[in-house]
Amino acid sequence: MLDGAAPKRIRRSKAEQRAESLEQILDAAEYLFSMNGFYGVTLRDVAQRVGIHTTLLHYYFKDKHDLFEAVFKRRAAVTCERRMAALQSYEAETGDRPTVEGALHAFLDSDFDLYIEGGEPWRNYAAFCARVSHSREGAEMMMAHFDPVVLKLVSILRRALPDLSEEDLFWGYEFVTGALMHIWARTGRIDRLSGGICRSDDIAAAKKRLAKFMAAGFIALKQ
Amino acid sequence: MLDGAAPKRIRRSKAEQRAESLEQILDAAEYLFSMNGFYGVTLRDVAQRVGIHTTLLHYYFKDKHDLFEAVFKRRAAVTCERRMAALQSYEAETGDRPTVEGALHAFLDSDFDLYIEGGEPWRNYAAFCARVSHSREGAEMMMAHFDPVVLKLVSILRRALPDLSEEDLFWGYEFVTGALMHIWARTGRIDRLSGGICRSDDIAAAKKRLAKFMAAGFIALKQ
DNA sequence: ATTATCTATAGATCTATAGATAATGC
DNA sequence: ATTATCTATAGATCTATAGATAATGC
Repeated sequence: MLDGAAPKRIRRSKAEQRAESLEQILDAAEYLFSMNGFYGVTLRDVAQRVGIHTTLLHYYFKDKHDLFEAVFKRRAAVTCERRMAALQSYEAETGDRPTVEGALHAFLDSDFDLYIEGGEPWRNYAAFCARVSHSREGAEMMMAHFDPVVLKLVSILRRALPDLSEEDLFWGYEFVTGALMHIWARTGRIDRLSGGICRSDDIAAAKKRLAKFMAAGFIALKQ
Repeated sequence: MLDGAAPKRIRRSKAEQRAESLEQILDAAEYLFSMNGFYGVTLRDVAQRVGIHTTLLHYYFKDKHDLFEAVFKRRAAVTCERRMAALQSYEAETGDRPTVEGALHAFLDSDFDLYIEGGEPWRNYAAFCARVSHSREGAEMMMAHFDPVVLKLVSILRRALPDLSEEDLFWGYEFVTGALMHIWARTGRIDRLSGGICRSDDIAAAKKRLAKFMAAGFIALKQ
């Protein structure tokens, strides 16, 4: 090396080092948990993916569950706030005259955009949520964090469809989340079924259709 | 005991004994896998639930994966045949004039009825399928077994909606399965969200709404 | 001095196999 | 005689902890 001043290892502050290690660990855990679930991932798997020793995970996290929760929480607040903001600004715009499709767009598109623009990590997070949404542990976590936003959506839908029964309203939302989680999971099923015409990875294609599709469903329940 | 002829232990033929043990094992594994997934269940868990020794599982099954697959396969053929029969008889009835809602009813209701009438075991199987549908191992298994029936449904939908693009058709089906898997998972989320108005266990309530809801969605994509 | 990372290791648990025992089958 | 079930155990792996070493912080 001619440039004698350049150190082989960049000197980082401890805070930077800590932050970087934490992020690498969470990224690795997020990816692995999204693929294999809580029990399908060992701490060794995570450590190996990062290139550190397993014991370092215990330095940063109390135990495996603590790591799992940290993966969930890291991005949960971000998506919740984005969604809530989108719903509130939609409410402010439309006042007493919201539409079903408009409300669903506000709810869904802020998230879709995040996963389209946010790259791999955010898509892994989506898959992580989809994976754990069908498990007891995961369902609990998601309910605790996402319920306020969902109830906000439901309240707007209620105003858009004053004649719809409460049962229809909640079942309709159940269908929406189901479809959404399935999209997030990106199982590759649609690729094979459609013979390559559609791709699980094509989140834009899902975004283009979901709100319209579901809005019509809600309206049909009224009849 | 006055009835001296009654043996304390009922004498069973080996074939009966084998069949009974197998069924008990599969029931237990089905339930546990549906709750915690492949990696979240140990062979010891299964054995304890049945009240046998772990090693007996190796007598009946090659290994853990073999047991997992056996759980899936035991009921897969039954649901596939029922669904296929329902779709074929719907096709025979309606000929060239199928409707979206009619096709969806044929596809969905035969299954819903099975889960309503079949009791615990069948509902556990539904939850098992939902749970594994978001995992790689599970998605593979399900594709291999269920694709023919799904493609049959798609072919009827195609005739009901000749103007709909292939992309819309497959994405619409993706939304249907997503919602269906979510219902099967019975996470208890809708109970909490709705404050008890709706129940995850109320499959009849889902049956009542799903086909109508989804049919309207497909039709809306056309516009 | 404090914080980040690694070494060594305990204790538990998990899958799987080999071989013994207890039932049914003729 | 054959099949179902249990006992004993090997070998691997997993989570978690204690304590050593190597960096950064003043």
